[in-house]
Amino acid sequence: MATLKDIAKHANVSACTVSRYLNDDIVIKKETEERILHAIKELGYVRNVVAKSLKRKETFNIAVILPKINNLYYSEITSGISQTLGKHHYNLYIYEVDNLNLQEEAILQLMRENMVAGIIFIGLFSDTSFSESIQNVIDWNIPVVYANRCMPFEGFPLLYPDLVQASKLGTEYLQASGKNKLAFVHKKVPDQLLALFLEGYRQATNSDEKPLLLEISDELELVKDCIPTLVENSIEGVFVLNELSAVYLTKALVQANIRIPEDMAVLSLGNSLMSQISTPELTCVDLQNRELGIKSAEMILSQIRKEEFEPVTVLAPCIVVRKSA
Amino acid sequence: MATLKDIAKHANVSACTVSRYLNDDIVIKKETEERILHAIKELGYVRNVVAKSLKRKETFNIAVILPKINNLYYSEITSGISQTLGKHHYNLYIYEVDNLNLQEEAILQLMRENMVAGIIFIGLFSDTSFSESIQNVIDWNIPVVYANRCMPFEGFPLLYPDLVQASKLGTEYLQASGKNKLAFVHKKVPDQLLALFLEGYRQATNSDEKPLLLEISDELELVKDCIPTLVENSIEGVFVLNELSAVYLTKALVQANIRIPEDMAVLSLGNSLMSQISTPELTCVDLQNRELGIKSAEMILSQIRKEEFEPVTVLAPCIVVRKSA
DNA sequence: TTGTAGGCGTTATCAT
DNA sequence: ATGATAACGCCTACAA
Repeated sequence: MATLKDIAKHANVSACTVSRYLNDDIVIKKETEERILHAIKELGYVRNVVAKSLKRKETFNIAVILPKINNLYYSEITSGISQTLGKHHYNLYIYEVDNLNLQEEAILQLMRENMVAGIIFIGLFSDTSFSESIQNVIDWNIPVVYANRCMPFEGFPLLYPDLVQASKLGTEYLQASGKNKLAFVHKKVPDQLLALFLEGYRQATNSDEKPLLLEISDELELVKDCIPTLVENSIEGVFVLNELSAVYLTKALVQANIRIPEDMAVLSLGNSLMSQISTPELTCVDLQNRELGIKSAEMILSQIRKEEFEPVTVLAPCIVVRKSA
Repeated sequence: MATLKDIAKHANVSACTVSRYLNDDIVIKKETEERILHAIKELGYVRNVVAKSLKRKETFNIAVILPKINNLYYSEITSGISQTLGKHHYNLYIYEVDNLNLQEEAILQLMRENMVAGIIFIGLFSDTSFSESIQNVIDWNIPVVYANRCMPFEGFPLLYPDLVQASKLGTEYLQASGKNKLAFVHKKVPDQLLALFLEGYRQATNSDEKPLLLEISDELELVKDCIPTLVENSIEGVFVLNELSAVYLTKALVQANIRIPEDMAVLSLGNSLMSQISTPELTCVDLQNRELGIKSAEMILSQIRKEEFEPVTVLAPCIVVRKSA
């Protein structure tokens, strides 16, 4: 493999000139340029990014740490990240926590060993230890973005969808369709998060009454257990705070001969392919996952370049109307 | 950041000893070991993999090149790869071709620049230029695996599901359920690939008659256009050679008041979450995507270690029975 | 506009 | 069992 030095020798210039020509765009004598270009082609030179990274003490690798990649929710965000990083010639590492069998600490160690240029966390570390972990990363001067989490600002860059707004939009939409008795169906979720949805409901209804709150598991078989409760409470519209659960609930409702949306409207939170292929197709609040990914990557790049950036970015959700509400 | 040298100095040994202690497991004086360990802890040493890579002329990064990651088909394979790589302490790069706006050549250049330890191609380069590209990579001594493609062996490691067997299994299953008049519904696909499915059908039926072949687009709206043809030909069972199309066709059939599986059985090729959330849930031929990923990664690792390995691996599909057939 | 020389942090070779 | 030294390929003062 030809190196910079080989090129330099072949073109009768110093390695330094070649390096500068290739990296910075400096002025160079036309004739020198031609000799360099010719040498590069002739020797089939490919630059060595590893050597460059060592010298510069920085890589062009950004790590995305997420629970699992074979989940549309995460892979859509990841795709957004990939899109932005590609545009700026950064490489993308994926670390699947559920798959990796590593402790937080070990993963972060990996980041340092590999000198990643930045880390994007997606939907992770819900326990208290996590903000400590992130603080570590920051102390090591590794740019971080924490995406997909709704939480108070604790000193590190944050990026999440506006869940209050999502809840408000959803509630308003259901009510505008004449559905006034609402239930919020959700998986086990921190109270803090639930509070955001309730706040959105409050803003939409302008009253102190609350929607029926129903906690469910994500198993298809178990979802149907909540249908009697919905019926007994003469619920007219359900806002399911998880897309897969929405799909399952919809299936169960259809099976129970409950007409959607006439007897009961179903609104899903999240707009992946799942909502589209559900029967009936789900009306949903789109949390803008790809956009979230794009913005996350931009935020990391800003940090790397030491540009100014807004440390908390909140994404505005929007309604996508289909058939279920 | 403390370096090896710092550790060495602090422990009163040479850098070389520390390096050997950390990497190879050599015999070392108990006392020396303690001093090293102590220094590492005290200085908070983290090894620099980039420097190591430069010196060793090898990285621990494996690249996966695929069309897009936000697609369950690819992300399941990727997750399998991730699982295996993680176990062996390799990092995973993702390159989304659809997103990257780069030519084949530019992507491969990227691989060389970054000295990736291996490349896994998934479902790519269907044009003729591709095998040339792969030949390039091989010439550069980069281990390669080409996954998810059914093609003759051309000198590089290959890995794909047994589509003939898939077709045979599917056909047999449908026939065993009393469905004898079958249609194969597929998106635009190379003749060569279609031939495999026909061969599977032949093996299952032991006759020269062919199933009805119906080419469709993947748009929900257009899928229903093929229903009249199915009905006119009094088709009893449909084998859809693409999971998403199967979901859409199923939707359309339900909407057309055709009972599934009584009036028409639907069999899907592929077993992602999509088949599970379809209504009715789709019986399918599982192509073993995660397994494909796991095996791909193993194949790359074998190459890296210069172990013997089987250059062509064919995965056996299996039927997963649900409701649609 | 171009060149010289040193070093990024590690490992390999050869020596002790 | 441990050390000294020289690379790996590149970038960057500083010098010319």
